[in-house]
Amino acid sequence: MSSNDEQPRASTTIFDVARLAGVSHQTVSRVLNNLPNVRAATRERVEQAIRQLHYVPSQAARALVTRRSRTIGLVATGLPDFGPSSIVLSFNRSARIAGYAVIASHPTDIEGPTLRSAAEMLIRQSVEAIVLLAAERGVLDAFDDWELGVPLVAIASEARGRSVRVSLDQYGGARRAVGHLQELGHRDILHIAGPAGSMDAEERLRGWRDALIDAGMPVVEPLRGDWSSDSGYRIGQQLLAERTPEAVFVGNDQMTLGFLHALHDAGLRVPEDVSVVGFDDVPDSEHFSPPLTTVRQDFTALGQEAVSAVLAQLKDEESPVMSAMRIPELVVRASTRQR
Amino acid sequence: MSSNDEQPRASTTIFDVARLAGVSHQTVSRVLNNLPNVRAATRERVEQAIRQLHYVPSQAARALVTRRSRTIGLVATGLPDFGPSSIVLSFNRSARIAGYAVIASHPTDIEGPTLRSAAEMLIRQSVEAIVLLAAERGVLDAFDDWELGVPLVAIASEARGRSVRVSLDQYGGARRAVGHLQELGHRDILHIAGPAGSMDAEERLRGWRDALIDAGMPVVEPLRGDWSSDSGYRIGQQLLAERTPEAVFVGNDQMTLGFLHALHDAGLRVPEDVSVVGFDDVPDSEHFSPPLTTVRQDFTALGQEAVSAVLAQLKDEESPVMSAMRIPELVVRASTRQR
DNA sequence: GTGTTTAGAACGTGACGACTA
DNA sequence: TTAGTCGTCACGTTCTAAACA
Repeated sequence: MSSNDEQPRASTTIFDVARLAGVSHQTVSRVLNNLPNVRAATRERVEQAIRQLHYVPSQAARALVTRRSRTIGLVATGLPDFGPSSIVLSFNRSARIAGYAVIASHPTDIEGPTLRSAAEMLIRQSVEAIVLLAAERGVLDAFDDWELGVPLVAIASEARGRSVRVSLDQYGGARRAVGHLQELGHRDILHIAGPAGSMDAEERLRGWRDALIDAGMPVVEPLRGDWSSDSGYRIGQQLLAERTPEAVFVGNDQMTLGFLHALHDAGLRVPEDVSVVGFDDVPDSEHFSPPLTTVRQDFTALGQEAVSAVLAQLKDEESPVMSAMRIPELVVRASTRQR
Repeated sequence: MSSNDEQPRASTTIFDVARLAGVSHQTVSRVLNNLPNVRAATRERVEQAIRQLHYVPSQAARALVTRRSRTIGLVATGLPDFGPSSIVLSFNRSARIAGYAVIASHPTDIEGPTLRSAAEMLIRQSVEAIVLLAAERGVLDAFDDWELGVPLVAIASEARGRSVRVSLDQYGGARRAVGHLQELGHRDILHIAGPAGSMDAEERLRGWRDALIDAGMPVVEPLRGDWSSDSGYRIGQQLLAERTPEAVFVGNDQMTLGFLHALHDAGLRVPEDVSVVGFDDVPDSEHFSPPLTTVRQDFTALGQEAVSAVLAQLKDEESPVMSAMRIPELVVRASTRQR
């Protein structure tokens, strides 16, 4: 009755540990939090008792008194696509290393009320900060005139609203992609862009356009997809029914896959007839037919930077609103060729 | 000084609301929890005060007294691949609908200590249950002799350990894929399987093998990949250097992409020379060349079932250890053809 | 004095029994 | 009686100040 009394139901408290170690609960607390002024022998006795009882401090009680939940909220859209999923993964791991747990909320649409309700749920869970991973510019606007009570960090490609922002250099990446096509001698470079509301899409489009303008090349209206391989296919069908471009810079790898499919259907060879560059470098792009020349985004670094931004906000209110953006790297494979 | 005193820093408590509404804090509590025995007029006054003060109940205090954190822990590996990401997404949404927040932990490897440390972090956050999304059978074993103190639900394709299990019928899906090839008249059906430790891989392999045996076809040793398109490509190169099979059932769509790449390199046409079936139906598989015949997994339903299993466990200890498994559907596209 | 330890007071909620009309 | 309220206590921790070697 005394030694077999393992009671996983009724959680053991700091007082149980204290009693077993023969000290006060306060001393146990000092040991738990690695505070000084505890004799080595005492510390050892307490730690022994903790192990013996399988004691786990109550996060709830701790959060109540310290007003710190050790939790960060993440509102993320775009899953289960590779990019957003990778960012969420990296964010989670980085947060964990920093001692924070992540509560994620994945709204089903990007309407204002839906987003707010997602954020409110996180606030109710008393997260210490909220991170917004949402590609559409309207998303940031929805949070613009709303006092959350906690720091807000946005993973976004455009500077909008008041929140701290973290991002990769979509514009620079696009310029690298188009620059590569220009170096190969292409002068007729089309762009299949992502949806109009997407900040990433707009930045990549801007990079494409500026690259053409700087080189004195004519700029035509870009085509618009929705990131899906399906839209890339449909746009390809329509485009190729009219004419065959020299080269195409596609807004992401998924649309590129569909576009390659359309090229194949039309009997056109890549890169002999058309050069194609994608964006993202998803793992599969190496085995598209042909293997895709594309732009690699460092999603892992982005997730880490988002956590860093949160920690900076949590430490002191005044922190840089934006860190230097990484420029994605060009990965040259077999879908582009000298003209 | 009286009406402008918005203080988002020092959170407003239930007592502030009570004072403003002219009632006791206990009445506010009843309103918050939708308990009866509150006069309509009183309820309205309280709700008015709540809105006016932007009051949000402290989850920490609530969790402390009720011993319920309204939080579920999720240990998930396999991200950022499409399948796991989809399951995590669906799980999160279903949990939210049920009133639970999800804290996810994504361990960097599947070693026992790493997994335990991930689960311990969730326990420290006082989650009410833990869900394990891990494809390798060793993962379940790591939790087998460990009393967590909270219910454990595994999303896994094999019945292992004591935990409640939820899954899709990998075996049945594989039989459908192979059955399709058999109906087309193929008798030489190879299998490129996933890694040996993967429960999904083993179940699909078992389905392939049984389908061959039941039809009286010879069974040869399956080839082994690691789910990546790269491994599909390498295995394809090696295989095709030796011989050209009639038909191949590949363990997942990513490996299939690489395998198609190898077939293309070898100058073989699909489906004219070789019929190919994949598994998963990732969104891109519709635009592989050729569009892929594959098996569609309902990850959304799986995520929902996992949440249901958790809720059942939380309600009463005795609940069915396993629900009926859904059999994935065959999606016929252009990579298979009558012999 | 100085390093160690202790007792008591918060933190913000929900459960319970007692009080009121 | 009974529907509607209210006051007190407990939850498990950290913080503060005081007491001890």
